[in-house]
Parts: sequence; C-alpha cells; structure tokens
Amino acid sequence: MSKVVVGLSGGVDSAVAAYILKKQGYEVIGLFMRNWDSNINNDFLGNPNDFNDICPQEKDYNDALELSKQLDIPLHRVDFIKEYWDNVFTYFLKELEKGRTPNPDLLCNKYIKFDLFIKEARKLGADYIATGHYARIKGNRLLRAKDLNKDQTYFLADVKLDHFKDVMFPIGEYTKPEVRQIAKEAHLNVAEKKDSTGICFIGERNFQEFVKNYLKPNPGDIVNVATKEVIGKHNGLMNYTIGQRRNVGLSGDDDRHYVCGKDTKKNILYIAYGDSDYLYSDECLISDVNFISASRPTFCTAKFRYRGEDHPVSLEYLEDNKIRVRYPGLAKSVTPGQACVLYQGEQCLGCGFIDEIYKNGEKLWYLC
RNA sequence: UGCCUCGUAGCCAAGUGGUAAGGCAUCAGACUUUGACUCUGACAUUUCGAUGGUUCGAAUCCAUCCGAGGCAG
Repeated sequence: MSKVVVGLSGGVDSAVAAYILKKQGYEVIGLFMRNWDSNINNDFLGNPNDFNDICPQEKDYNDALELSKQLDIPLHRVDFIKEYWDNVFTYFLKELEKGRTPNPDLLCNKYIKFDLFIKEARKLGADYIATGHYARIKGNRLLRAKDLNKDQTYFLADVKLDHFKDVMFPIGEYTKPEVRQIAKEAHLNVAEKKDSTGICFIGERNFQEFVKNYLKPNPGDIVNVATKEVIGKHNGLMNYTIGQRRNVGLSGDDDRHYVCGKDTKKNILYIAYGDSDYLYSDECLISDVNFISASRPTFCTAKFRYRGEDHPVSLEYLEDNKIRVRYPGLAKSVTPGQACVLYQGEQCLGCGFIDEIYKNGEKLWYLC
C-alpha cells in the first residue's frame, strides 16, 4: 500500500484531502507544520490575539489532532520556525526595505512546504506528498484548480518543477462548496471552520503595526504625482503598496486617491486620483524566472497579483534569467516585488518577480 | 479703524424660508492563504460659529458678538 504524507493544517481543505486519500485506499499519515511563533519572533504590535489565551497555531494543532483521531491516521509534527524566518521572513523584510511589495507566500511554498516539508515527509517513508491546495497536477504539468475562484496556482508558481514529483492535490478537482460538503458528510470537526487568510503561518495582522516590530519607519512627503504638490506625510514607504487606497492618511479630496509610486531615494510617496493613467502600464521586466513547464511561449497570459485578471502578454526572453513582459492592453497597479505568474490556458507555466515597470517604452519615473 | 466676503460632520462641499445632497476620509461587514483592489452597510437630528429676534416654520431673513480672509489705510 502506498504511503502518503498529508500536510494537515487544521483547516477544512487539508482535512478533506486526507479524507479523500484515505478513502482511495492510501496509507495516510498526517504531518502538522509550525513555522511561526509570536513570542520567539517578537510579533506583538498589531497582533490581534490575546496572549493570555491559547494561540491560534496551537488551536490549529488541536484541530489537526482531533481530525487525525476521526480519520484514524497518525499525526506527526514538525517546526520550521527558524527556517521560515531565514528563508522567507528575512526576504520579506529586505524587500520592504527596498520599497517593494513582497509576497512571502510564494517563498513559503518554495522553501518550506515544497522543500523542507517534503524532506520531512520522506523521513516518514512517504511515497507521495499531499496538501490541501486548490490546484491540479497532470503528469508534470501544474494546472489551475477546478474552482477558479479558489485557484492557488499563483502561490505555487515559484516551486521547482521537480519538487512537484510525487505531489498530489486531492481537492483540486473539487470546488470549495463541494469540499465543505464532503467534510460535512464525513462529519469532520472542521467542516464549518472559517477559511484562514493573511500571510500563511502568520495570519491576519494590522500591517503597519506588524511591520513596526521589525523595521524602523522613515516618514516623508506624500506628493501628488500630477502636480508635484506636497499633499501630506507618509509614515514609511514600506507601509504602502501600489494601487493602495486605504490607510494613506489623506482626506478632503474630491476623488479617491491611490498610491501610484514611490521614490525610495527621496523617500517620496506618489499619489494619483481616480482611475488615473498613472496607475496603468504596458510593459514590465521580471527576474528570477522559474519555469515549471517545458514550453517557452512567446504569447501567453499573466497574472500580476493574486486574484488579478489574466492579461494577454508577449514575452521577450533576456539574459540573466529575465523576461520582458509586454501587455499592450494595459494593466493596473503592476507592483515591483510581486510575482508575475504566467499561464497558458489552464496550465501554470511559472513566474518571475516584477522589477521595473514601463509605459510607451519608458520606465515609469515615479516607481522606485 | 471704515468697507466687502465668508464661517454646514475629521476634511472638501451642496443647500437663499419648509423641515441638513454628494465626495473624500473613517469604522463595520463581505470577498481573500501577500499589505490590496472591489462590493455592501454605518456615519450631523442636544444640527448648520455664538446669542437673540422676525415667522406657522430658518442653515437659509434681521441684529449683535466671536472667528477667518480680502480691499481701503
């Protein structure tokens, strides 16, 4: 009988994944992972949790434990707190210091879930590794989930192709409502548990407060990109992302304001009003490209942000593992530091990280 | 000091006698494994700088005062 190690998070998705595999006749072993410790990691400001109470990670572990009893499978536990800090969180902070907008969850999948976790699973004798991701694997191709609303291939695009070998995503063929239904019918304790959001393993946080735990804010001017007028003060460029509207600290305007750029040298935050041209671009440069497909197309589609739309793009392959991505149809709020994930129909091809943004052949002067 | 204009919620701003538009911001939800974006809802009623007055009825008219600008000096 083949042995599958399932990453049990304490949520519905991974629970149903384990349940399905068990029903299919696999020998299923649960493995709970803990990668963040608020005390060790000095995570106090902006943390909504009551420290006198049981912390959410322990609650998740208890849920996973309860689940393992229901499913009659063994549950192991492993901590990657240091590894998460070293490989994911330090990158996250470095990017913020550069004024960019990192997406730690891609690196978490790359370095933790689909590397260290797999190695740990192998130690337990795994023939296969499974998680509760909404994605599908066919042969050696990564495909979007059946439930396009929950599709998580965006977060998986930076994982090395050979790390998907022996990986299974059992719930990729189901929609979220179907998954909940299965959980309900199986009487799993987490059937009604709310979906988790926020940075994975860290959770929901007041971002500005959270970052204050680790980086010193450096206040500066907010400038209207169109008039060059100083219209306010920002409290550190790392607190803002391109396209952001809320929590900028401006008021009394006729129209909505959006962050459209940053000048890290002059420490300026640029603002545009309404559906401004300043927010749109037609070309960007991506680097550290990771392909999880054999094909290197000239034309495909790209997502510049999780849950963003698919934009038709053309690719020009450059030296140093970079690609020039062109999208004459224009895209809004393309943000340095975010992943540009490439797709060809249902297949996720891989990704690169956005470095420079252009429009009409010129680099946008107000962006980093 | 004389004259003029203006004082509406955190900000901007409609409303010139009939019982307080709208926008921005904010807050709360929804959505969401990245800080977003988007959507929904709430948000002046001991109220329109203050105090009196006219009127059936005033933010809207009158008087005085306070305050902010501007012109003249």
